[in-house]
Order: sequence, then structure tokens, then C-alpha cells
Amino acid sequence: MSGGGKKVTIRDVARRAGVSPTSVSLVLSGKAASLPEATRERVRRAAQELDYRADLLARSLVTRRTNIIGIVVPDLTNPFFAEAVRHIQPALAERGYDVILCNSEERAENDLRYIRLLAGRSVDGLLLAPSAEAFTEPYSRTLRKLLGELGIPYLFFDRYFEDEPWVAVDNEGSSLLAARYLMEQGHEKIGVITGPLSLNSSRNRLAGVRRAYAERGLCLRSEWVYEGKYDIATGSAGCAELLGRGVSAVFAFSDMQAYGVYAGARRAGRRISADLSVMGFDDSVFSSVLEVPLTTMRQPVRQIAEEACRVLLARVESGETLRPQNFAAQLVLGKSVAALPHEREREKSSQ
Amino acid sequence: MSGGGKKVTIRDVARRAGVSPTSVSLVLSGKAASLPEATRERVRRAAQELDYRADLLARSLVTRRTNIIGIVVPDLTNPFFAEAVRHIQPALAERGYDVILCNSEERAENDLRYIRLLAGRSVDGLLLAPSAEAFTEPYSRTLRKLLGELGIPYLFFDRYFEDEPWVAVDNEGSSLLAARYLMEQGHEKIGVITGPLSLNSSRNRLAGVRRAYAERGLCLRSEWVYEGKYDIATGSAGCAELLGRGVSAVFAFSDMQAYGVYAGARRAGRRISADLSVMGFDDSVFSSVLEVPLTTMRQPVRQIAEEACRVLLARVESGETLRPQNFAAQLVLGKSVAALPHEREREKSSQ
DNA sequence: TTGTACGCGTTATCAC
DNA sequence: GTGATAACGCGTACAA
Repeated sequence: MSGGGKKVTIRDVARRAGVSPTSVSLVLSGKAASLPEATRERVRRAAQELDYRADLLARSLVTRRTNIIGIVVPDLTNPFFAEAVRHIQPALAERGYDVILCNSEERAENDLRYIRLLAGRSVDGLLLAPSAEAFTEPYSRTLRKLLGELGIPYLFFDRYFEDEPWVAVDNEGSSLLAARYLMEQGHEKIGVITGPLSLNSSRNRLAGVRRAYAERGLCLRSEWVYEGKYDIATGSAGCAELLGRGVSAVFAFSDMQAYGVYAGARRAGRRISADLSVMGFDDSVFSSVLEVPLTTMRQPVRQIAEEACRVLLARVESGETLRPQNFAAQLVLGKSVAALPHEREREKSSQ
Repeated sequence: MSGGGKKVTIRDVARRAGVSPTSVSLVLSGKAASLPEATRERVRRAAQELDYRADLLARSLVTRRTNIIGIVVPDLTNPFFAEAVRHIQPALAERGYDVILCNSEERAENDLRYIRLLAGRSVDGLLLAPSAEAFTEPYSRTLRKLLGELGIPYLFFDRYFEDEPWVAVDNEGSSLLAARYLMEQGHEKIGVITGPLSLNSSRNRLAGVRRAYAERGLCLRSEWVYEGKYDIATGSAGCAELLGRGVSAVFAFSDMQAYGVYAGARRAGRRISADLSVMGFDDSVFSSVLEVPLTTMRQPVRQIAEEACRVLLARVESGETLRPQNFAAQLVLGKSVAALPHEREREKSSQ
């Protein structure tokens, strides 16, 4: 009936089935290879009838495994992380793991606090996308020291230290593609709104842009680079700044920032595409509903999420460190990037 | 050093401090009122030096409390829920609770599965926003039966059964305000894109619209009501349908749907505001970056989240059922609602 | 203040 | 080989 019926223990089942608790344990965990089928069946029936469910706490206390993975993300309201968590959670559930989710709100103190807290809960593994702040001193050192001491398998995703295990998109390659595309459309003055440069996701994306410039024998001017924060606000701010520096296109390192660029451009009386081309990064769902759909680099969030789970669980379950696969982002054409006039003419005349 | 140093038990501390494990337990949990300060200090120092941390599993096993709250949301990529979780998590953390988060992906089977799973983990409480499907038979009955049997304190938020404890925005009142506003702008043919009508959030919002009509002696025609799903896709679909029925405005019951309306209107060659007024519900961050900022009803997500935590924890910790406070949404003026011409004239002539 | 039993599965040991 | 018995993990509650 109701009221959380008294818990059924393994001994109740044993009594009912007329065997010892030990046998019940073995049968129910599938390790009773040696027991006669008759016994196993009796145990299973008894367990079924009593609606027995093992107390996970008790089990964990002895096995020292909780089947819980702790996740720390910097900002749940960023669609990229929401989407990532959305894929990670079922991927882990499928393999018998639950998720304790923590949102650091981009504060390194929270990263540390939550990691300690998760460790206190004896999670089996950690999936980390720390705050940008956590990649600066002294947090960075503290974080790595802490992880070393805890002895809990961990994996960074999206944001990472080069020398620690991680899974993320191929940042440099992806932004190289993006920048090349902009240049193919005739843009040679491309403003860049980066994320925090403490993140090598940002640094690597920036490197990709530089490479694209280099390929054409050009150089990215430093006044065309604006360091933002992967959010809408810095997108707007960056846009305002870059517009004054004569860029014909803006490459925002996240779609959130690109949305900010839209707002900033409007405020400045510039039309997206016609007056200012915009490239994003992520392909969040909202990009397609904008009046001028955003041209952006789609991150294969689901693959990244699933790969992260795979790699982390390999470490958790067998201690092996898989070399994670690399993921390329894919160019999604919206209408926010226009070909520059003279480029169109060049194309025409070369036909 | 590194490598997850061997765990320090309460007995280690006791040995070090030269007292009994029991005393250590008492001191560290602050219940050692009677012990001499000297002893307490010794214990604390010993604990500090050994870096003792109680094993939460062992503690939970005996106290039967885990200090974990399970949350089930239907769609993490919906900004409303992402935002809600973002506020809930720290509110609970502040009071010593962690969160296991589950995302049902709008599938009732997952709701049930996750609730069982959370119960298996002996969570102290459940915060539920079930899938729309879960409010239909046979899921609905199963869900309530399950909750009754588990005996775990629970609280519904945003989506709820009238006769169960819940916290949510004042749906009817809020949509009444929204509809009134539209009518004040001269709209008397208002298309409505609802969420699933199995949710009384949707039904109540619809009731609010009907009341607004009634206040003017009018009646909401049934062909102006389109039942959607709180997502972008049904927003577009609903828009397409409603446009053919001569509405001058569309009231979408979520901003996501409103975004879909923007896309649908564009596809149909209608301009937002000029050709079609749009009202949303939620005030998601993206609404302000749209080329035509969305006029929408802002849900006080943070208050709702914090109130939900407060009410649930009251049930968890002292078994009392607080009567939750009511939350009104607030009209946020964008530019997506235009005054109808004849209305403007009326205003002019009445001056 | 402290000894001791307890919570509940699991694992190692031991007898049939 | 088949199954029972006992100890264990670790913090807490209650009696002493």
C-alpha cells in the first residue's frame, strides 16, 4: 500500500526462498553460476513477490562504488551545456550510472567546492567543464592538485588542460574552416570575439583564425580581437567595439555571443549580412529562428557527450585511458554571411 | 600526496585524539555539549590533521538520509527548465543538499523510471516537472500510485496535479494579463498556441485567455486555439495554421513557441508586429536579442525555484506542508505587439 | 564518556 | 560442489 512499505531486505528474500542471504546475493547479482537452476528460480520468484530492491547505499558502502558520475558545468543556461548534459545523462543511465549535476556559474570556487562535494559522495567519476577562472592561477594549480589527491577518475570535456585527459571538438580545425569560409566570401577584415583566453578552446579557435589569415599571407590584427565571455553581453560589447574598427565580418566563438552581435549591430543601425557578416560557433537551436539565420559551426554535441561518457567509463571500469576521438565541427549555412561586392565581381569576371 | 590516500575513519581520529569513536562522532556533529572543551579541541585538531571526512555513504546507511534531492525535468534544453535547475541547485546546496538531475525528454516512461531510480538511491525528496504524457492515463495513475507507495516527500513544480503539492506561476492570472494587454492594443482575434492540454499549466493559461474574452463580452473561437508542445516546431506549425484563420495576434504559451511563430511568420511573408503581433510566455534570454524583441510574460523563475526548495525541504525536514506562495508573471514589453490601426484611431479621437 | 549493537549487502571462510 | 556462517564497511544511537 502507501506510505513507503517497510524495506525488504535480502534476509527477507532468503527466508521466503528458504536459502541463505548469501545465495540470494549471488543469484541476484548473476554470480551464482554454480547454484542449481531450481534454487535460482526460487530466489528470483521470492525477490519478485516481495518486490525486493537492493539498498544501493548498503551496496555502495561495501563495494566502494556508487555508480554515480559527478558533472560540473559552468553555465547550464548556455544551450551548449544544456544540450551536452541532456546527452550525457541518458548515455550514462544506459550503462547504469546516475548523474549528480553541479553548475559552477563560472566561478572557480564553485568548481573546487563541487568537486570536493562530489568526492565526498564517493562518485565513481568526474566529468568536468570548469569555469574559465579555474584555468587561471591560483585556481588552476589547486584544481589539479585536488584532482590528483582525490584519486577519482576524471575527464575534462569542452574545456581542458592539454596534458589531462579530455574530449572536445577540434577547435583549431573548426575555426580554421569558419575563417576560411569567411575569406572565401571576400572578408579580409574579420573581427573576432573570443571566449576567455584562459580557455584553450578559445586560444585554439583563435589559432585557427590566425592560420586562415596566414594561408592568405595576411595577418590578424590584434585590434580585431575582442576577448569576451561566451555570453550574449560580451557579444554585444564586442560588436560595438569591433564595428568602430572597420571589420566587414565578425566571427563569434559562440552562438550566444553571435546573438549579442545581432543585438549590438541593430543598436548601431547595421543590418546583419548586408552591413555586417556574422559567423557563430555551436549551432544552438535559436540560430535558425533568427530573422537572419545564423551561419555557424555546428558542434557535434551528442557525439562529444557520448564519447566523453565512453572514455570516462573506460577509466572508471577498467582503468584504461582511451585516446579520445577527434570531432570536427561542421559549417551550417545561414544567411548571416554575405559575399563582399568586390568578391562577387571577381567571381563574375573569372567565369 | 596523490592517489586517493587511504580513507581516514572515525576510529583513526579517535585513536589520534585518545578518545572513543563515539566522542569523535559527537564532537564533529556538534552534539557534544557535555564534553570538556579540551577534548573537543583535541578531536577537532586530530580530525584536521588527518584530513578526516565522514563517509557520507556510511552515514546515510544509518541515518537513512542522503541529503540528496532528485529532480526530474522534461526538457533541459528548454531555457525555462535550465534556468529553474540553475536556481534550484544552489538553493539546495546552501542547505546541504545535492541534486541528482534527470531529464525525461518528455516521456512518461522516463519519469517513472527515473523516479524509481531516485527512490532506489534513497533521495530525501523529489522535485518533479513530469512530461506532458505523464498527465494522461494510464501514466498519470501509475505515477501517483508510485509516489504514494514510495513515501518520499515530493513537490511538483511548473507542472502539477491540482490535488498534489505544487509550486508554479499563477497561470490563469498571468495569461489573463497577457490577453488583456493584447485586447487593449485592439486585438480581438487572438490565436492561441497552447502547450499540451494535459498540463493544467496550459489549461489554466487558456482559461485566462477565455476570461479576457469574457470580460469584453466576446468569445474565444475554438479554431483560434492550436494545441502545441511548448517547443519551436509546434510554434511554427501553429502559426501557419492560425494565419489562415485571420488572427491579428498570436499568444504563444512559451517563448520557444513564439520563436517558432517568428520563423513561421517569416516563411509566410508576414512581418512580426506590422503584420502579426506576437505575445510569448517565459521571457527567455533570447527574446531580447530578436530583431523584433518579443513581448512576453516573464516568469519569476528564481522565486519559483527557491520557493519550491523551501516548501520541499520543509516537508523533508519537518514533514510540514507549507502553503506555497503564488507567483504572478510580469508583462515585459518588447516590440512584437502592435496596436491595431483602428484602435489607434479610436485612441486619437477619444483624446 | 564509552562500549556495543545496528543498518544491509557483500565477500571470504568454512562445513557438509 | 552446495550452501551456511561470520566478518566487514563506517558512522550513529542507545544503554550503560
